[in-house]
Amino acid sequence: MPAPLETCLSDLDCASNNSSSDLSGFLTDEEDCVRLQLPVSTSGPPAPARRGAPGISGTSDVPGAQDEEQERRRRRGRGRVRSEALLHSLRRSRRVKANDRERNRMHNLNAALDALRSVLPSFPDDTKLTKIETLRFAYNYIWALAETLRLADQGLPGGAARERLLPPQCAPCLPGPPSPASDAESWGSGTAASPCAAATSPLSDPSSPAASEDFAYGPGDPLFSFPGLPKDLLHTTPCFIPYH
DNA sequence: TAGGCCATCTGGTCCT
DNA sequence: AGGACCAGATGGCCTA
Repeated sequence: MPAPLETCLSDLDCASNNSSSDLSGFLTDEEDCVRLQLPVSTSGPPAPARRGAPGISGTSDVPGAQDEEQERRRRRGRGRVRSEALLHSLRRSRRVKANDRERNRMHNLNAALDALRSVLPSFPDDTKLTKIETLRFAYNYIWALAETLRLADQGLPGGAARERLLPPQCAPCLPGPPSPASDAESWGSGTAASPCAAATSPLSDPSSPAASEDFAYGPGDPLFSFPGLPKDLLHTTPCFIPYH
């Protein structure tokens, strides 16, 4: 649940009360304060003593030259206070706008993740993948699909393909016996390290962090099951996304 | 109740 | 200057 907006705004105001920015000359009109819904009297640096606002005071001053100067100073001082309040208000409005943009940005990101979920194979229990699960699953799924296409192009059966998919240096990296059942049991823990996985990936990059990180989601993992893909292929599918 | 996941806010940085 | 992006902080909700 988001923090109450009012709380955030008041905090922001408090945080920005120490601003030394001077907008004198930028805005001193009361209309601007009204337009921005600013209080006419604000907190902040002590305002010059107000001896009655002009036009409000009932006293009939007949300003001499000295009085006019004092009046000018009063107006300047009051304008400065208002300008600082205005600065706070501008900052606040920018912050609110930025928050709104950030919220929309995250909503778009979530919508993209939902779209990605929708094209991934769903599970019987219809559980919604978390964000990180969606990314990992998609990564592996794409790899498996790419491998399927590649094998189809080569006309290789899955069993033969497996031999080709596993470079010799990767054999020791395979956790567990080569039998599919054992693979599934030993890979499903989510903690198995499979540095060789990246080496078998057509999508992998030598600079990829996957080359030196731990990996999760082995063939025993539900996220590792791709309907319609050759069974043998699944057991050679690497897990690229670093797990931590 | 602890831990995981998530939404939101926020300030900093980079880009246009 | 303003927007996009990012990471940290915070608090709510849910589950084991």
